[in-house]
Amino acid sequence: MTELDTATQRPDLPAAWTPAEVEAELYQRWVDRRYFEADVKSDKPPFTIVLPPPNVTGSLHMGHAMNHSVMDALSRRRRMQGYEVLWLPGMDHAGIATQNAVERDLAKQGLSRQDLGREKFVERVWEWKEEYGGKILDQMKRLGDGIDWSRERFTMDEGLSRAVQTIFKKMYDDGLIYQAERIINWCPRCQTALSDIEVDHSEDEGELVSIRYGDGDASIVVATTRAETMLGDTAVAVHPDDERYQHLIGTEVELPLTGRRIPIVADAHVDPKFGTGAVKVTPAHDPNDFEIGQRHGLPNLTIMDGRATITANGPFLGLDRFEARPAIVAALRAEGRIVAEKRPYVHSVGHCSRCNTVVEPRLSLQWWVKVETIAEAASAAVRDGRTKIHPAELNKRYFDWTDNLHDWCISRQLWWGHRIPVYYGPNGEVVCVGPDDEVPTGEGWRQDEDVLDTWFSSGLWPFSTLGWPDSTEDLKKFYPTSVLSTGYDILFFWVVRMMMFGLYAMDEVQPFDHVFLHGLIRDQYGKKMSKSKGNGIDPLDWMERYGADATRFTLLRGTNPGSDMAVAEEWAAGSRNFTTKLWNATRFALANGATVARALPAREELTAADRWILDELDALVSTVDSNFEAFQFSRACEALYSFTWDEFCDWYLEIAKVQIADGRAEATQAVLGHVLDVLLRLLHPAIPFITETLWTSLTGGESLVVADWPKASGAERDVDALAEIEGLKKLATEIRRFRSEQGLKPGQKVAGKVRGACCVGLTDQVPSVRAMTRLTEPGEEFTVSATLEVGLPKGAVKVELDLSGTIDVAAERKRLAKDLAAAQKELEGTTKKLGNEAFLAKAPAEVKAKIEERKAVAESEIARINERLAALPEA
RNA sequence: GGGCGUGUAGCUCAGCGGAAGAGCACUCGGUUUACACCCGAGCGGUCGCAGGUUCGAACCCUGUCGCGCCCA
Repeated sequence: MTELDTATQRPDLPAAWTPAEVEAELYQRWVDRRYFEADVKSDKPPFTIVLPPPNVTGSLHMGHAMNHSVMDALSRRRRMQGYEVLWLPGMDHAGIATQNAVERDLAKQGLSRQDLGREKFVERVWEWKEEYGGKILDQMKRLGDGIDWSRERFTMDEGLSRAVQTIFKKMYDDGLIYQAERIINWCPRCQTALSDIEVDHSEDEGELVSIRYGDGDASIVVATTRAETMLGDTAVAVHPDDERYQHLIGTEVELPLTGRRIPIVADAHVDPKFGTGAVKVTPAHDPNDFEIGQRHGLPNLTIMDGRATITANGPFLGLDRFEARPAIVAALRAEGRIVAEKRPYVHSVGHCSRCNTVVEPRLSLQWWVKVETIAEAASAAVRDGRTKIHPAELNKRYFDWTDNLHDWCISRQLWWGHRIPVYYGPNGEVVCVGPDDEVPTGEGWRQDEDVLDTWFSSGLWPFSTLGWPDSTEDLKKFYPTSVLSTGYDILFFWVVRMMMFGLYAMDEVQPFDHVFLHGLIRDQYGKKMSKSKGNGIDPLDWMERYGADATRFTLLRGTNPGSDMAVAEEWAAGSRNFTTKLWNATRFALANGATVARALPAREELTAADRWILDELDALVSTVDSNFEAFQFSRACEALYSFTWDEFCDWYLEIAKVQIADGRAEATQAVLGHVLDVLLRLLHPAIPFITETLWTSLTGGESLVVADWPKASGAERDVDALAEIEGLKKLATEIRRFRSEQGLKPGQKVAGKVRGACCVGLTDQVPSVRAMTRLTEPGEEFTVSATLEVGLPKGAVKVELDLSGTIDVAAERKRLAKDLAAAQKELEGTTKKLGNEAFLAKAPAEVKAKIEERKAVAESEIARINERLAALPEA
């Protein structure tokens, strides 16, 4: 240890890596040094990621942890490559979710939002946000996110509110935002309209009731799962070609319980094969019926209010929809009008995605975004490659959406959100107000009561956060953003909206160049993680016990475009083991003088092992780099893992021990230092904390965060060195196998001779092989009691051992028999192939040569093994 | 009903035309001068099934069964 190069090395690494104790400190140091703050004045090329803003009510779950690991790895690599990296953080005000959370709080005090009134309630939400909101931001720091905290935004902050108002006004003026009375999804609990994507469908048990309208020849039977809506029927519809009902089309029937007479209309959209082929038409309470009503000029009769209480005059007035349903069925039954009842009847029912209440289709006046043109633009940007989706297989789903998008209902009957900037005057005036316009005041003027869908403001995120509508330096430098990373489950919720708004607001410049869509996290049996199943794993728990690095590595290791990943405790433990391995290996190398202070010796001065590990490293750089470029994080991590553990630790470090002891210390220490230097750089985007600690210790450098990303040399690999090390591996493994099967303890030293290494070019590797297999120099009294032969491409190496006694003949026979069987199988396969004339005629020459070589090797192996078997004494 | 994807070792997955792989689990042996969060050795698969294309198929095609997701 006297050779330590104290100039660069700081041998102060503790014996064990204790992530939970040191990661926070490392993170703070990065933040203090302002590494993550983007410089808008920089000449470097920009690399921008906007963080998908988590809900202000949210906390970090595995899905976030995965997505953040991806974004952090991407941006750390780009930073090392010399880009000016901006990763911009922020949060979403999450309209319904946040309002519900605060309302729940109020309810505990026996209060409702109406008790407070609008202004006070909104104040209360802001207070709530200050106190409880944004927990997730601290959790992101824990994970190591290299994010620019100086640019944090909130969808309701002043600048973003200005962006919302600006685009609303622009779209209103362009005729892309309008008001219309239509059937919308209504949540009777949240008391608001919902867009299609805020409705979750599930297969629920309900009832299917068939009701006879009218009597005798003029009667017609309709079936419904929502009998209570019959109070609002204004027609019965049949298919125009339906033979059964030709005589009824154009006539009227009496609607039971009401005495109203309603027409029977013919409409091509009725499916004659479903049920009786006749449907009741309730235009005010069903989207399809609404359209039928429009086509036939039927009246829209509303029979329920916003709380889903019956408002139709009569015996059911004031009943809740679920009370009214059985009551109405009972009343119909009493009149003998129920023809059939199926119960339970399983059918698809929509639920509010926020509170799970059954959604009620409701006719109401709402604000809409006309999507046709902007959806076309969103589609075009992907079709012409301005934005690339990874994996490309999801393009089709994207197009399915952009090509079939319905107009988007953007008004919500909530208090928490961006209020619609439209004012109504006393004489029927309607004025849309931009951010710099004067708000009309005076007698009789009032603002629209509704707020905008949360996705309206988050759809502006890629440019509103950079200062739009102002033409800011940030916007010029960092738009369009480079990558949007998110789960494929919100491709449509959010990505499509950002595309539409971004292209519209930014003169057809796409909001992002690449969209990376990762999969969902599942449990170890491939089941979706969910609260109800109780199979969720808290990433904070992993970070506490295994470290942020191990958590990140686990998630990145399973992340490929579009594919889900299963995780379990064992995976995280395995990643922790990996970090421990890296820690111990680096400490060991440092203790043996690994250094970057000396230049790498010229290639011809290096051993085959040195050249081999440097070639492997070079290949690793290429592999990691290209996989990062293609968002193939799993492959990049696998390559890093197997290089670190299987090649560097298991083989090169063992060889290095021998080289250092044999007087090649200087060169070996330089190689060790170089390999670790490059390896730690490559690992840094995935596991920033431990690599930072090890690398600064190894190199004395300032920080890996701002270190250079390695480049592959592109040099051809040294095939001779590779062959030598492969020979070394085979030789060592075969000797170990022999020892193991002979029952020798792993640590037991055995005198032995290695013969014939020179003939196969392995002379230089013999000392390492001897050390790895615990062979000692033969002494005076060396007697060969066991011999094994290791078949190598260029010939066999013979190893003679003095086991101080007889060998286990049975075990040896078994070992040889196994090898023989394998060789025979190989001979059989290759012989058959080479006997096939079609193969000989059509297969390429290099394939044939390969098979011929394999056959030759198999033949010599068989001969060799048979000889050995014959030479063994009888059992 | 339409679309997409997927079935490979006990589990989770990689490989996607020329010798069946990894991690975990399992078995055996280990106080090896980095590491038991470790080391060494080993066990384990007719690559869902049936046809076809090909000199050659886990890989391409067709059909079939199972599972998952998205949209109706």
